Amino acid sequence: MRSRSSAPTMKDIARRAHVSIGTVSRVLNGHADVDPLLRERVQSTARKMGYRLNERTRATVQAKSRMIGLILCNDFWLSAAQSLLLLGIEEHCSAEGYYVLFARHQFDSDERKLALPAVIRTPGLADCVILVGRLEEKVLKTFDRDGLSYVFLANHAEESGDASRHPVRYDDENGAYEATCYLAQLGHRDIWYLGDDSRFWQRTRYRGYLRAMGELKLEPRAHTIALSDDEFENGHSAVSYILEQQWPVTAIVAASDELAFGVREGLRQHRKEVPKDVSLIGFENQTGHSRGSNLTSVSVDMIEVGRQLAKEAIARSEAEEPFSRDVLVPASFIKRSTCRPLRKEEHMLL
Amino acid sequence: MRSRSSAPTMKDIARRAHVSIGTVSRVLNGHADVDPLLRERVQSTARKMGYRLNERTRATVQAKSRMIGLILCNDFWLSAAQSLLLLGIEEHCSAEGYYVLFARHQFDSDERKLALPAVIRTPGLADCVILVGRLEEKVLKTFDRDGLSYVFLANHAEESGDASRHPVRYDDENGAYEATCYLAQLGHRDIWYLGDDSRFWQRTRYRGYLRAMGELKLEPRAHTIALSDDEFENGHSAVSYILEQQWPVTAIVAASDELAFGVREGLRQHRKEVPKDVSLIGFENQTGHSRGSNLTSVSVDMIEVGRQLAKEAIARSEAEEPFSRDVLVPASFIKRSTCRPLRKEEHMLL
DNA sequence: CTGAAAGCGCTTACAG
DNA sequence: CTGAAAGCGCTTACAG
Repeated sequence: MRSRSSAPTMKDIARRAHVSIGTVSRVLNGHADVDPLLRERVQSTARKMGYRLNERTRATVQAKSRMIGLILCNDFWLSAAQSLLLLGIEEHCSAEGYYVLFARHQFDSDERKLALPAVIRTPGLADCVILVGRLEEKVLKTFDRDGLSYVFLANHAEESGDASRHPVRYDDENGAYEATCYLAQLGHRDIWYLGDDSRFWQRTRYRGYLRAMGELKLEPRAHTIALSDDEFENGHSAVSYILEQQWPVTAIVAASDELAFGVREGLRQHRKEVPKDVSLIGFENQTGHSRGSNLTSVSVDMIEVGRQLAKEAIARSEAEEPFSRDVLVPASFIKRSTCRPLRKEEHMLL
Repeated sequence: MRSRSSAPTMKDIARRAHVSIGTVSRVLNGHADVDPLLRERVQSTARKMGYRLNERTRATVQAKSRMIGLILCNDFWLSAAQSLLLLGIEEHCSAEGYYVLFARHQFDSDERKLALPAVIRTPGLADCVILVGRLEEKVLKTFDRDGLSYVFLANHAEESGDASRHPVRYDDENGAYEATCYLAQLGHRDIWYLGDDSRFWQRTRYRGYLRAMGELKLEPRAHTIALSDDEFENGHSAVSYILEQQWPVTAIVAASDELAFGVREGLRQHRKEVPKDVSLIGFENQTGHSRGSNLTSVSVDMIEVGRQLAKEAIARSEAEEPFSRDVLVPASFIKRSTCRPLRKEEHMLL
């Protein structure tokens, strides 16, 4: 392996091009006030020698690293949706000449010894950090207190907190609202919501459902406590329980696709079909693969959310002033084939 | 936001502790030859001022960054398995005091202008890079030619190439072999393999299947060309085609779980059940969630593969010598409930 | 327009 | 054991 230190430096270029190192820096950084002849000479010798600017030393002198950290907080797994966030973040960062540093961090539950991630704590690493995962209020407070530069995904936060934080958010609250209204328009009355409120990011979905049911004057019926970490299992067991209790249900809004798949399987085992017996809507944060399901879903473009997070992070790391802009990425409701209209008589059937 | 530049430096510590900056550096780096009194004084003032060593400038003077790059090559999506790799890499790196830089890179198909990723090209960024995704031989050659420090996942490479490369590999070839033998032991003869050989990492699975069938003197029957990028769909259509052609089949080895789920759905639509009519084995690189499937699978601990990749990358970035060690992570075969023994008479039935 | 020089925050021989 | 100094590879006022 060629040792890294053998890479040519500006000094080498300067010597070969018979100019000062300051001049080399100026032409390589595209400054205007350089003699065209010198510019040409420097550029060609830099090209010949395969020169590449050393990002690290530039960062030292400019006191910024052009690195954005993505911190997965208090969460071991990287979900499919979070992978998409990462891809969106990487896309925007690399387009802007930034680099992305990935780290997980488990915050101590004892507030007094709550250590912050090295990626942002250590000078010389990330200029700004993007927080996703399970964001507890006390963690955000610590970032505020220490004056650290960060952006966070509000959907992943326990509470949105101080308005001056200006988070990025996706609007699945409204997506859940629309989905619920759609079911009501189809004639459904017994519309259930299934989710897991210990996953912070699902709470807004529940809120959207509740808002819709309130406006529609329908009685909300929800199951928001998860029995396990496996959403498929949770969907399966929740719907089984509902059916065994013989509670009325003609439609279900599931807080995730995985949950919806579990629901479908549970229904199947109780000899019920989608959408013949029960209409079903999920939340699709997956790769967009339908998995043969044709599930009607609320869809959020998580890659776009990632791009927006990166954009904010870069803006904050470049800005002198504190930042003051909220970002809202809309959700879209995609009708596929797992819902059907209910005729009047059917209300009694179940 | 507190400006990054307000963080205390060694100079600040030195002034406050009335010592030279060299001494500060020595105690903070744990060098032995320091007077205990001075050591104590420096440590306590560093603690009081909340000092943190600047990683960037240390990197400059030591000419290594303690950053490992993970490059997803020629692949837009981060699969579930690749997410696990990332988690394993992050785990090992952060335990060793390293940082992980994530980037995607699309290599130009024209070999002459094949640009390498900034993360490794640019001095001052990653010390070594981990290559995953779809690794074409010419890309690896370019890394070799330029003497760049890298590790790659052999399962993701078009060909393993030069033996001196010493890749990390997981042994799904053997996993596929075992799975196939297991089916044969159960009495199956008409064992199919379904996969997608354009995904480099599935080719070894096919090879394992072929080796087993050869040793067993059974006729291999495989479908290794994918019709789409959606593995569920591919599984679905492949099995439908086989059934429509009325080819004999009592068992299927599917190159991924996603594919296997598609197969199961396809069988279901043809009124066939697993394992009653067809035994089914998948490859599980997922989070370990069974998705209610109870699928018999070959399982690879992708987090462990990630750890090993990171370990090699760190070793290479610290070593002076070229490196000389292959790493093989074993696969394990997990029997669940989607296979059953075949009685003699049944061979004719299909 | 250009060069000489100071500086970014460290580490590390080199004297003492 | 400790300090003064050189150096890592850049950028950026400051003179000229």
